[in-house]
Amino acid sequence: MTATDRLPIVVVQQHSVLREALQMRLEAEVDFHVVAGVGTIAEAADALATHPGAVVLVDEPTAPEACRTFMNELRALSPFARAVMLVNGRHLTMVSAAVNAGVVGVLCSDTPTTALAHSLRTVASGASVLDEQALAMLATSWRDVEQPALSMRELEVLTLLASGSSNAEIASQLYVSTETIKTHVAHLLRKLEVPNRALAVRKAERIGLLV
Amino acid sequence: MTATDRLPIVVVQQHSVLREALQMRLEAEVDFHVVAGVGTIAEAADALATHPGAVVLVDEPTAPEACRTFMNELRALSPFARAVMLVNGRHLTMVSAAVNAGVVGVLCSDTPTTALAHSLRTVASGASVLDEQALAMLATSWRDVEQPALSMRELEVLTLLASGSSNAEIASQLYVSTETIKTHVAHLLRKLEVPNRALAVRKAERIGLLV
DNA sequence: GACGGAGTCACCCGATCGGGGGAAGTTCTG
DNA sequence: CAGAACTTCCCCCGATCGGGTGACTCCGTC
Repeated sequence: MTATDRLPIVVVQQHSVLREALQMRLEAEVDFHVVAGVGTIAEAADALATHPGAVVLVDEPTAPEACRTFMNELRALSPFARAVMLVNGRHLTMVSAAVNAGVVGVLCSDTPTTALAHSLRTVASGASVLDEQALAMLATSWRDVEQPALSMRELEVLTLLASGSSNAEIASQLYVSTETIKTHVAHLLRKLEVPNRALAVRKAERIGLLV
Repeated sequence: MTATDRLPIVVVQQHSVLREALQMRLEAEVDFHVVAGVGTIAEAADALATHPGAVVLVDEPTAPEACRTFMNELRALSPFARAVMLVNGRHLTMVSAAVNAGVVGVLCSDTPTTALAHSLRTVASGASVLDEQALAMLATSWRDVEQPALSMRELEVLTLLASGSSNAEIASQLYVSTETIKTHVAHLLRKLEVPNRALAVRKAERIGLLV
C-alpha cells in the first residue's frame, strides 16, 4: 500500500500524551496515515493543504459554541476535510452543536479503537457516523413513543397550529368556524396529554406527527 | 479467517435479481458472510436465530409506517440485530421514520459498495451511520441558523416556557413576579421573531437553543 | 336500526396571553 | 462617568385560549 492509498488523518488533541498515544494507535492500522498530530486546528494548516480530503479526529471542545468555531477554521483551511469528534457524553447540546456545525462523526460512548477505525473509514467514504448514544440523543424520546390516534382533521389542525396560527387563522384557512377549531384543539390537547398548544407543538414534533 | 470471525449479514430484498447481485457483491468482502438472502424478514428467522448479532441490509419499504413494522418483526426474531436501510432518497419522512423505528444505518444517496461495506462494519461495531443526505435531512433547517442573542435569564425563561409552563408557573419557579416573566417573554418573542409561545418553542428547538 | 366516531357549530366563562406604556435597580463596557 | 444592556416590577386592556356542555349531521359498523 502506497502513501497515497492511505487515509490521511489529522489528530487534534490538546494533551500531547493522549495525542501521541492516539497517533501511534491509529498508525497501527495499515490503511491509515496520520499526517499531523496537533493541539489546535491552525497548526494543521500545512498538513491539510497537502491532504485536502483528510479526516480530522478531534477531541470534544470545552463549549458547544466552539464546535462552530472549529469547523469554520477547518473549512477555511480545507473545505473538503471531514471531522470526527470524540464527545465525552451525555450532553445533547454538544452533540447537537457538533452536528449543526458540520461535524460528520460524533462518538460519545467509550468506543473501542476498532470501531473508531471503522468510523473513520466510513466518514472518509462520505457518510456520517453517530454512535448509539449520539443518535439516541438527537432522536431523544421520539423513538418508541406511541402515537395517539388523531383523526385526519385533527392532524390538519395540528399542522397549522404548529405553524404558529391562532385558532381564528386556522379556521379561516380551513373554511370552518373558530368554534370548530377550538373543539379540534381541545381534542388534540386531550389526546396528546398536554395542557397547552406550546407543548402540543413540541410533543407532536418529537413523536414525528409533524415534519 | 474463520466463519465465526466474519460479520453475518442478512440481505432483505424483494427482487431476487437485485438480492442475488447484492449477496454476491457482499460475499466478495472477505470479512462478510451473507447468512441469508430473503424477500421478507420473516424468512430470515432461522438465520437470525443462528446469528443473533447479524446486520440486516434492507431495501426501502413502500411506506414510512412499514419501517416500524419491519423493525418490530426484526426485534421479535433477534433483539440485537441491527438494520441498515437503503433509502431511495429525498423524503425526510422516510428517513425520520426509519430512525424512529430503530434503523441504525440509513443510506440515501447512491452509495458505492465500498462505502456500504464500511457502513456495515461501522454499524456492526455499534455506531449508527447516516449518509450525508440523511443527516442533512434530519438536521434540516437547524443547520446554519443564526441564533439570536438571548440573555441568560431569557434562556432560562425560554427553557421553562418550552417545558409547557405558563407565565405564572415560570414566575413561581424563578421566584419573581409574573410581570417580570411577561417582560422576558415579550423580549423573547421579539428576538425570536415569532408571534406566540408555540412558535417560540418550535423555533428555539430548531435552532438548538433548548435541550 | 342502533351505536359510536368524526366533524361541524354554538354558548358561557374564567384564565392566560401579548402589547403598550413607564420606572426602578444592577452590571458591564466604552 | 455615561450609556447600554439586563433584570426586576407595575399599570392597563383587548385578544386569545382552554374547559365545559350540548346539538346536529354524516358515515361506517355491529
